[in-house]
Amino acid sequence: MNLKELSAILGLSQTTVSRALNDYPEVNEATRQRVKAVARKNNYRPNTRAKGLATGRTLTIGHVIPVSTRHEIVNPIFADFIAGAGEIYSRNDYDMLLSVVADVDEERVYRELASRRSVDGVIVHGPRENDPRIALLQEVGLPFVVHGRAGTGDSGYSWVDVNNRRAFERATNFLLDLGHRRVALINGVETMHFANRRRAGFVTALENRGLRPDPALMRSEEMTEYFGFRAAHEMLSGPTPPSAFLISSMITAIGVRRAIGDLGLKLGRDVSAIIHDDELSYLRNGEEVPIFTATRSSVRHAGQLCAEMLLDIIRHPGQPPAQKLLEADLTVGMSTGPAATPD
Amino acid sequence: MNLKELSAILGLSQTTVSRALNDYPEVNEATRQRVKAVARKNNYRPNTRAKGLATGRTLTIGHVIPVSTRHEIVNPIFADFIAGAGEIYSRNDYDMLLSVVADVDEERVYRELASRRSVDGVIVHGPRENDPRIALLQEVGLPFVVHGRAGTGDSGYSWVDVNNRRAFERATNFLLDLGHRRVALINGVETMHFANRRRAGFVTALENRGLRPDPALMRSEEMTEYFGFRAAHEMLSGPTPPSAFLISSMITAIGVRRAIGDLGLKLGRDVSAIIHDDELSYLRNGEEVPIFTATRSSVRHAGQLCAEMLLDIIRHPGQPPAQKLLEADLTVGMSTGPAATPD
DNA sequence: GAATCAATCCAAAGCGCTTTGGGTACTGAA
DNA sequence: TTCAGTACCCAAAGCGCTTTGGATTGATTC
Repeated sequence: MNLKELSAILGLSQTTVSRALNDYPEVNEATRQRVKAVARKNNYRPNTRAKGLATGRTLTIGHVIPVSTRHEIVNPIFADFIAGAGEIYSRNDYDMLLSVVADVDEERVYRELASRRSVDGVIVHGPRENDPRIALLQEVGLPFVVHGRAGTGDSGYSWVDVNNRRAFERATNFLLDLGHRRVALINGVETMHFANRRRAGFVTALENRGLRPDPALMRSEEMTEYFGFRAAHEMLSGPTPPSAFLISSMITAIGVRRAIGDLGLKLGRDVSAIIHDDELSYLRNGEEVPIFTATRSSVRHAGQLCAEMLLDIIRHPGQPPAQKLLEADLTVGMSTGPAATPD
Repeated sequence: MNLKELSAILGLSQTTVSRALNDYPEVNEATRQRVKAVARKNNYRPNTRAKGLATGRTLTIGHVIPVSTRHEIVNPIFADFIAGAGEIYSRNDYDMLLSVVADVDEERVYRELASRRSVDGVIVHGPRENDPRIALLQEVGLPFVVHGRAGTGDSGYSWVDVNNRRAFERATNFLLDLGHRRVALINGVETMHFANRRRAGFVTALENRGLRPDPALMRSEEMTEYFGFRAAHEMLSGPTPPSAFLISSMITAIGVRRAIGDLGLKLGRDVSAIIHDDELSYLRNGEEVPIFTATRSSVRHAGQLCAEMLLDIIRHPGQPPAQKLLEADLTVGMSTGPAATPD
């Protein structure tokens, strides 16, 4: 069922039918109702591609999901982010085009999205330090919003980010206030800008108390469960183990907890831990009382904000870039307690 | 840069340029090379929508991701499945269109995908018992592959599934062989067909040994960490606790392990557990030695298989439906041991 | 030398929609 | 009665591509 057939049924021109369906004023209200009724009855829906060709807009947003080539890992926060963004898209009759791409191919894919005109805009995931994708997108003139920041020229493009630096500074201070002096940082890969900022917050807090960050207590890798396990196990088995951990993700923290348990220690008593909690839907941080003390910021909500911002940019071009910095809550759970041997 | 401009530059007709780029035989090899070189230099790429309109194919596959309305949960296996499928798509120059949709709206979305002709085919996720989507897709004539099965008329459509029944029967037998008699099942929602089959395998194994499944030891809910924690905590605190668990997912198992730890018990010694491991990239089941004894089947691989099957169906229509039943490995890890008090 | 054929290329139609630039009929005012 | 104005509708162009149905050329065959 296409427009031609539908207008034949109605005995009207394609023009009128199209205008009736798209709520243009130059069509009689009675005929509009009739058109809509018949369209519904015949289950008519305009062909996406034809509409896109004619209007120049695709009503589609692109997401490029990088998959680490070295470790073949899909970022676990991605599902919830997508869920948040997808909600906004369907509410606004937009579609989402997903490209799962080896991180080395990313640039090519962005270029293709632009030159093939298959999307009206894109969300940039996982920005790295000085991420080249930003200049690239500006060059090709494709509207975009970055989930996170790249660390330079951040006022020149639109983004939604968590105040990672402050969150980790506060979390570190919280541990220091409990008397912990040997605090370990189990961080994400620090070519990612967010991980960089988290470390900066951690280091700042230590230095403000006159403590020197110990390189042996700082690890940075892809945030898997096993990384958390291995890092914590090694540190805790070392000569001067940490009494507290600052951990960049819930998944990694699960590995840390496993290591603590395997060594016969108890989380929250023998060892403290604060995590960053993205509020993943399938990995809630407990129910009544949080399992982990955490800096908390919903990645799903971030997805919604990114999508809304991008749609706004697409609908009102020529505006200055928008930015949104979210503050993370610091919620106290059962994974922290006073240091065993205060100075 | 579009075809018209490109052919103007080349001094050729659009026909010839189009044919040169699409490797049609009726164009001189020398001109083909020249066309391709100039196209590359000018960064030309055909407009997706125009191409789709002209050919009638979209080179796009739809995925409809249901989000549970009641619990707002995104299935955690989805990211890895998508990664597997996406790999195949990009290798074949296909795009992936994602709709994140409240489960109650699913039918509408499938209908729209079909009538708006925005995809060449779809993957059906999370089939429920007698899932109505299958009849719907057959009715509207949209090619599809189901990840899983619906439990009836399974020979009438294409699917890729794990032999869940056998996997859970084998896992149960493994526990029974170790002397366990009170085995608990912590399952996914049993309106999902896969969960149903897993329970069937579990029950069959028990009954073959003359044991009666105890309803108090069978739980079925959305597979979150907290569900695992709560279920295990309650069962283990009860009057006749289980000595072993059969757990439908890694995430839930993490909750079970937390409950076991909180109760001062040790996994693999005091309590045994076998999980089903989807080999999620960010939640590997250990490295050298598996953390959990597990029935194992890569969901990422399933994603690849579904995508390949669907592309094949699209390219060779009229074939009988294809099916692929994957057998899960049973790998022994550190979470199982003999029952403490054999009969 | 004429006819046949393969190799190359092209003009134009068509995919299904939106939108431009009128047309027609009816109204009320002059 | 005429004219401008409005409300409503339509034919046709155009979005950027593929594909049909030739046209042209040069080589080959008889």
